[in-house]
Amino acid sequence: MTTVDKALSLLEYFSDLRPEIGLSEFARLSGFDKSAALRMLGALVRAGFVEQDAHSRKYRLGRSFLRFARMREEAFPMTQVLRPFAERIAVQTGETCHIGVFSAGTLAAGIVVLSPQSNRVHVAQGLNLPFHATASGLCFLAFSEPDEARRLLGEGPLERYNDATMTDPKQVLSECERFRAQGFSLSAANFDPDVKSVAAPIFDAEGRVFATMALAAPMIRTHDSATIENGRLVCAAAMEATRAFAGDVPGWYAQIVTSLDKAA
Amino acid sequence: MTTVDKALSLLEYFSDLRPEIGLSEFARLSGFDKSAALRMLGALVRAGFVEQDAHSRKYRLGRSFLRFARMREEAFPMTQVLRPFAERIAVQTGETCHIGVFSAGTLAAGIVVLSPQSNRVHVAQGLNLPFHATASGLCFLAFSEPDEARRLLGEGPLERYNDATMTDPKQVLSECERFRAQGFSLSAANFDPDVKSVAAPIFDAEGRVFATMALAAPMIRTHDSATIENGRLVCAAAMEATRAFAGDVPGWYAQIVTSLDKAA
DNA sequence: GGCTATCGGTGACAATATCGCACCGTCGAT
DNA sequence: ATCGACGGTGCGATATTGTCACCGATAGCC
Repeated sequence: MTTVDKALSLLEYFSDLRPEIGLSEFARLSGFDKSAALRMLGALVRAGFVEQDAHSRKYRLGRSFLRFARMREEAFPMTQVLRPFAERIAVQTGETCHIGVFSAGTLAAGIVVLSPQSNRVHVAQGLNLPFHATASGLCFLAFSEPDEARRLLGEGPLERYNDATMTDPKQVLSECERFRAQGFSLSAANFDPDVKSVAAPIFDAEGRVFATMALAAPMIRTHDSATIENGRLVCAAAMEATRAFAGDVPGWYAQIVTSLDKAA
Repeated sequence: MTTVDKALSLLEYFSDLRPEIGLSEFARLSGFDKSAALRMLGALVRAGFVEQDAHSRKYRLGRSFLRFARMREEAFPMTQVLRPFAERIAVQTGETCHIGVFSAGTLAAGIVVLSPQSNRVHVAQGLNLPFHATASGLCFLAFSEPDEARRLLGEGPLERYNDATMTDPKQVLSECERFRAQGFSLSAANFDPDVKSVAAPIFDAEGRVFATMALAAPMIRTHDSATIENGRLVCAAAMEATRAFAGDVPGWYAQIVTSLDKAA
């Protein structure tokens, strides 16, 4: 772990729930010494990645992110390219569709298109999507390299959100095998009770999953047949999205999707 | 200069014109050794701040910026708060209004509202605004601490964009004194010929300039009286924007603006 | 007031990660 | 086939970092 890794890891302690962090708090959270944390924060401040409130002396995310995020989207319009596919699916099915984007070890809702219906599933932009308890997360694991999946899950036990949450990594991985064979993942009440979701992988230019397209519906109006149909739709849309993004759909995956289409 | 500073400085070599950079190119641009650059890039990759194209092996900005930019705006909705003020001025005057945001030593167009007219000044989102040759830049210098301004300008000679560009830092700083007393900056053809601009400062909670609101119009339809009027409008709007952003307008600046209003 | 705990931040030295160089295999142009 | 430039590796000298003691300020408490 280089110094740069450590410094950048400090940023991961920011979240919607904890938008400002003091020096000692950083030291406690990260386990680094205050003096080391201060030096790293100094560098982050100079680069505009964090800024310090002159009054409270706490640190918050800086303005540079806006600049770089814009440049990234300009050079690599990921969000712009993927969004229309999510929109289409949301309209077609009448349910909430979101795209989970993986970065630095976490999966978060990067694109969200809410259902037009009044009784709908709400997903907040930027919401963290736990690997073991959401259709998106399970899908990501299912289509990652097996050892990468194990690494992301860790030792366990995994955090429990309700009765249906799987907390044993082994169980999660075996479920994932099923999802991988099936082409999409399923999740019923693993994270949010009363919500049933399906998710399909979006691949990058090297044929690796980097995002997932998920459809989340109130359980009450999602019978098994609808779930299967939703799975098929999400697979097809995710595959199109991959191609629009100049991603590489692995041959074996394309086959699964076409066989799903035939069955329908 | 810590290692973290060096690593983060690598990111500054990305731009709209140079969205992908190879390892050797980084080494050349930054003056660091290839091996050092590689190590730093490794850390940046692990944190998701850059990603490497598996085919060309070049590096580009990573997905983490999207995540953090969203979090920053969520916790600190700067863009959302400031935009309406730019929109109002653009509609009122019929000219293009942009807000330059300072971060990590550079001023860039963070918010752009184009004029509704067909003959209008175009400002690209993210455009770099040189300190010595744009109304925004001059305004930023004028309202910064004098030694900060000197530091930002450097030794000179400054880059020349056309005949009207000031290339001597001393000349620039003396102009800035005038602007500081006047409440807003002026620029005619310093960057783009045929464009005349005015800009006013937006202050943060500590009373320091961190952004500028600028109005840019085709020179042909901007007579001196209109310029003065534009200056007055931009000052008023920038002051309102500062307050909406929970910024602190220095007393002496508020006085200047009110005396401008009386004169009108 | 005076006591205590915690805060943000500083300074210095031993420990360690970084710098810079030489070097490797690969690729594409000539 | 040769050359140069590329991305990347390994290693000793050296500069940066981790660690700890300490500072003044602030807030809560009695």
